[in-house]
Amino acid sequence: MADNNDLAELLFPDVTLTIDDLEKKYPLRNLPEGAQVTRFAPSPTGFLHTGSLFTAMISRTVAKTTGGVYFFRLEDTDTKRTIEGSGDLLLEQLHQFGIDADEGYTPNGDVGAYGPYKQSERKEIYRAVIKELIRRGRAYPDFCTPEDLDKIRASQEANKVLPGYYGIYARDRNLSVEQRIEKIKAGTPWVIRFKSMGDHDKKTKFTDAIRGEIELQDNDTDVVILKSDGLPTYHFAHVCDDHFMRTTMITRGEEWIPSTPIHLDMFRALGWKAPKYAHIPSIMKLDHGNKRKLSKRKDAEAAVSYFLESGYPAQSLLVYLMSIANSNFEEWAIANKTFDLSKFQFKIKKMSLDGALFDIDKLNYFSKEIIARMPLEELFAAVKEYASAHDAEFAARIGKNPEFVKKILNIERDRKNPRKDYAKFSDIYPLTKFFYADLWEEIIKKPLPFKESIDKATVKEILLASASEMVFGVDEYTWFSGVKALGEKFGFASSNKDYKEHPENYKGSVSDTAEILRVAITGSTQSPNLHEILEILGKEETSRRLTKVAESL
RNA sequence: GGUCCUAUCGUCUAGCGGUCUAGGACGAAGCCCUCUCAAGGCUUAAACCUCGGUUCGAGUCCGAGUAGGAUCACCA
Repeated sequence: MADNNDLAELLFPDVTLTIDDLEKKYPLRNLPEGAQVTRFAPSPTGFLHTGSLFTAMISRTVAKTTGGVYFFRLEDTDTKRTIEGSGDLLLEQLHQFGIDADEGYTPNGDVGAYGPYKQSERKEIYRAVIKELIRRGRAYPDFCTPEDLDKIRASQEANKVLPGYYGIYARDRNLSVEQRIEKIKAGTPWVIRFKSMGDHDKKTKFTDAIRGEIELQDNDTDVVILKSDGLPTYHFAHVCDDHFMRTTMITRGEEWIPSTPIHLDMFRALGWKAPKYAHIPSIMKLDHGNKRKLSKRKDAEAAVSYFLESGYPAQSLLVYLMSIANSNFEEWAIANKTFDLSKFQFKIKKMSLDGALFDIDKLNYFSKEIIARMPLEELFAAVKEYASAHDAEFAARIGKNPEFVKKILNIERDRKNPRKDYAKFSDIYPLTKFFYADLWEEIIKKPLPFKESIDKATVKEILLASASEMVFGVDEYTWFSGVKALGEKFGFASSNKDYKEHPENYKGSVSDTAEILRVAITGSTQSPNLHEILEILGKEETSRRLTKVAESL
């Protein structure tokens, strides 16, 4: 009489590794009480998704705040969807956000003692565990073809019962060992399925680190654990890998909640202690009045690269995501006048339970705040890096005269409440083009927005007078006194108050005097502090601009 | 359809049976400041999904309904 041992040997004759060997090879981690081992385990199927970045950030933060370990594992078991090089790209994008792993897969080889960290290199481990499962009668070969499975499903649908491979619908579950051996010897293709002992009418409970107690129907389907290509399915790989990598907390998207009973079922069958689970809510987007998960295909902001290419500092996105993750973060950040995420005490229990709608306004708010408070040199370096990657024209200007650009970036920056003009690096160049002489020439080719109510002759006189009399190298107060005095000469009130009280006595107020200068210098009625702009431009260029505009009137 | 998750201002949320005529932040509106803008300061509008129950008392506990979301593969 053949038994399961014979079946296991027939299926995996070359496997000599045992679960015991693996337990010894991957010892329990020596970590302090409460330290969590977390991981980020993406499939190399494309770019880094914003939701993935969110999950990775939380995983890493949990490990860091508890004194644990955060590692990176590549789940490349779906050979059809795998995109070459995408694993390395994912790692690179994570790195740009400072989410670097303590151990795991890297393009230059694994780092850490619990590898391999790439699932396609872990076949021997999966096969060893499965061989043992077969011996114990908790896994079996299934010979159904896709067509067979379709038929089963169709009949289930016709009879209005739950679809799936379970109970009486699990066709090959109760084959005798002899029948199995016979089919294998005949060369019938097979997959390995887990033999569930679950009862659909019973419940399994588990405590989610975010949601608390969750009660679900017991798993009773015999899921595929080893595919016909010899690679494991997610369900099995998760159980195996996270056990031997000694993960203590599984941080993953909430879409995994319904399949958690499958995982728990397997942990039980293997006699392994199940890890904690923390199911992270998805980031949503409003689409025609309906909430839906941020979609990589439909939403630009679903790809993390979008933010980087738009010129958001990596920290801005991270800070925004953290504000969604822990609502007390914002309060903390304001109180501590810092957006240093590493100093924030993240609490996974404080995570909200439903998916947040992605809010670009809030991102912009944080980003303006962050850019405004960046030290000048840091800002300059970041802008330079951004421009060289995404804006060749701006990059050339930076290269040509870095000091000039620094001065522009520094306008109204050195103070308690710095200017907040820029939410992203790409906002900078368009708003500062007027500084460059050649671009200014382009700007003034279009009609300048001088106030209609002030006659051109007066405007011209003011510009000409300013061109020769404007003082440089003095403080703002002195400079502005000069502007007032000059305006007064041509009939403009030196204070808005005077003008408001007796508008009939004046052609306009200081505001108008200043606006005339501003329009000539910048081509716009709006700009940052004029005094600072003029100091950057210098006496010569200022006079040139004022004269040129005056002569064109 | 089955199962599960979720439900407070437009958005993110605080709230863990009386302190809630519901607080904050973003966004919006207004005012102030001011040479414009960006800021900054002040102010305003803006929410407990519905119905039952428990209780002296419910945004807070329970149930149902409703709505939104997730999931039911040899994908993860």
